[in-house]
Amino acid sequence: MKTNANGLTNRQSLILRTVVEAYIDNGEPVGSKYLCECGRFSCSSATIRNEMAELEACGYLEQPHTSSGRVPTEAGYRFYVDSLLETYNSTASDVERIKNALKEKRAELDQILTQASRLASSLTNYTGLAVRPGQRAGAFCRYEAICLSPRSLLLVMINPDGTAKTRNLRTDFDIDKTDADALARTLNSCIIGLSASDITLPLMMRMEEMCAPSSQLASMAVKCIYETATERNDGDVRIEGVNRLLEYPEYSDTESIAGLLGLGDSKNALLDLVRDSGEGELDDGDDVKILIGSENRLDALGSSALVFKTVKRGGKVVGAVGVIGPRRMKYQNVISMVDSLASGINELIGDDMLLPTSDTERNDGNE
Amino acid sequence: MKTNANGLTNRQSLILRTVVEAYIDNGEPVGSKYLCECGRFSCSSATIRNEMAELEACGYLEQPHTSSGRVPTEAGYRFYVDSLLETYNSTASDVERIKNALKEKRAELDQILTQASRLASSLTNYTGLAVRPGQRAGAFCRYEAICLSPRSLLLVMINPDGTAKTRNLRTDFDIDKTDADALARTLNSCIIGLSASDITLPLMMRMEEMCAPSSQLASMAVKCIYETATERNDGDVRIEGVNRLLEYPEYSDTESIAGLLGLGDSKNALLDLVRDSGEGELDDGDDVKILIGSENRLDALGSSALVFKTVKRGGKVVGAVGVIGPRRMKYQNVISMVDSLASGINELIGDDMLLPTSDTERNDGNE
DNA sequence: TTTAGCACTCTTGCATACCAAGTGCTAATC
DNA sequence: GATTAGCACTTGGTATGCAAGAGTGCTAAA
Repeated sequence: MKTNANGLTNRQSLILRTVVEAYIDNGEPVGSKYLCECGRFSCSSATIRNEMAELEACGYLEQPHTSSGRVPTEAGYRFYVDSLLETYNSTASDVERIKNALKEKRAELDQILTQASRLASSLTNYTGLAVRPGQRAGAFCRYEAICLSPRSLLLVMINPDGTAKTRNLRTDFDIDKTDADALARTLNSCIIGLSASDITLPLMMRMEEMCAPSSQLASMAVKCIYETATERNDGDVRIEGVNRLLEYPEYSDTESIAGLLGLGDSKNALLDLVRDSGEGELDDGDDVKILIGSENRLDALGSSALVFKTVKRGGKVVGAVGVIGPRRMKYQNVISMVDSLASGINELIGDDMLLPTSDTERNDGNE
Repeated sequence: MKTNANGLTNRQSLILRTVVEAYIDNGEPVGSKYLCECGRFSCSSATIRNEMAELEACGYLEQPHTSSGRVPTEAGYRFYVDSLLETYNSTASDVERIKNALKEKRAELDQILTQASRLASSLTNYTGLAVRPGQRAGAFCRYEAICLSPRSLLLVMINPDGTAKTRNLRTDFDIDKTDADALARTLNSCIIGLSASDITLPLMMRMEEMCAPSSQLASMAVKCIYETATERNDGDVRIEGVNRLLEYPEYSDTESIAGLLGLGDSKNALLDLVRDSGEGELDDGDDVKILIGSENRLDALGSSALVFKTVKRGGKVVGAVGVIGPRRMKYQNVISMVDSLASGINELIGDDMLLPTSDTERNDGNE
């Protein structure tokens, strides 16, 4: 028996593939009879039974109970997916189509990710996932202050990527445009690039001095900036279309659903997951990542598969989009869809929203 | 038999209340024997059976099947809730506690609502709901333009309530602070208070002229403003903690869950629901609203109850928070919690985030 | 008007039997 | 040596029958 590089004969590989695909399609354990009659093999069911017993010994297949058909194990899916990865390619037309769908709602990254998550879900009929890792506190690169009324002021905090956050400051005393401008100048000259712990009392005092006569404004603004920066630090996870999974029998019990719904609460674990798998690979992380069953550390996803790809801006990972579904997922479609989606987002945010200032220094090594 | 205003004898009312409360607690049909032994009645089970038959005839109770205990009908819950509403009162300490919980994440209304939804869910162990109706397109009251780099510009669009949206404009040509200032001046003088259909070609031309030499900027900005304004128009619905409902047997089938999860998609229906019930009541809408089962028009909520209260800012409805749960909901707790929560939000956004301009004229009649 | 008692209905749980699907194994065949 | 046909075996799912339990409605008596 001549075996291939992976230790299986050609026929065994073909049987495994066929089992995986049949199970993906029908969701029911596939037996030797079915395989024998599907036309791909020119041997009897007995032979196939022998081969399947072999595949089970290798850990690629298993039976839910004695005397039912076989079902792929995690390793079985992994084998299937790995052999698939070499051949998939997302067509340019897909990318174009997805990009157009995204473009209608072109806006901030937050909204793009939400859209992407929805899109991923509706295109695949599984659950869509979008992740934005937290940003470092105090990462704003510029501030502006706009005087709205004698006693309120809009603070604009601009991120290096060109997006911005705004917050409303209300004062007990009257202020005017001069005060606002002074505040902006002070902030821009004093606390750019500083984290909260870098802000010392002497610095605060100097800033208040620069903002005089409305010196109180400076401390209010700094507090506000600190709050905003740390609050952003959480990162963000969008999960859309969990209800689509209810169609699949593997999610017919409430527990699995509860797990998925609770996923939003375990933000950090998901963020870690994306981050880790992005860095740990040998390649530079530009591929679609696939985690099947217990390959991820999240209990809630123990019986699911996760297909995702990171989104980059200027060479830095700024998020990820993907799909959560049953382990018997239509990997072929999903992989190319996720790839296209990530590419579409990359084009969108890369082309249209990146500030030239950081664009020119694409590979700054400040990590 | 002397009946009360509602057509029931005192004993019947008491039986109904007891049935509702017992069913809320246990989730199982309650029979005459249970009632007889609970200590509230000094008559035999046979008498209670007669009374319950009467209550069933009135439409307040029903039996899942012959020979099981009784279960409240929608009308039964309604009776219970209405008799409850006269007596509930949210304690000041509740409001304080909730306000503190919200304050940690004080930010924009969007975030407050998300937080409120989570809070509602965790405090009641049901599903939390927060709704923000859409804002009129073109409702921005002021614009600012900040030049970020020679070829990109941050457009700040300020709402009447003091919140702001920002968008990044990327140009093909170089711009500087002068251009940005000119753009802001132009926008502020030309399109404040205009809807998209009010913007005519002559107006556009005049604006481009005012922005010269970078006249192209004006049309880019207007398009961007239009997109942003209409996109906000959607309103927003946050549903948090659906997984908590999985604990309750009435949501053990996947269909009911699917309905709830799909609720996010039928945004508009929910928004209408909140709007309509806010206006249609006799009182001025300051009460907690309760919709039980088919009292709302959403199929997905047909077997659920919805308890919510609108959130106002300057006399105008800007959102609503509430709770979705099984019809046998702990109304007493939920009602006072929702009331406290809405009050807490009202205080937060009323006190801290309203622009003085509209704050001073709190009761301006522009609705 | 209330109560005691009884017959009736319906659900639930349990044990049994049975069928269909699919396997593993052995012996015969290419 | 690889393949095949045939048969015994295992298992889940479904239908059936039976007994227990819970609760009601009704009637007759207090």
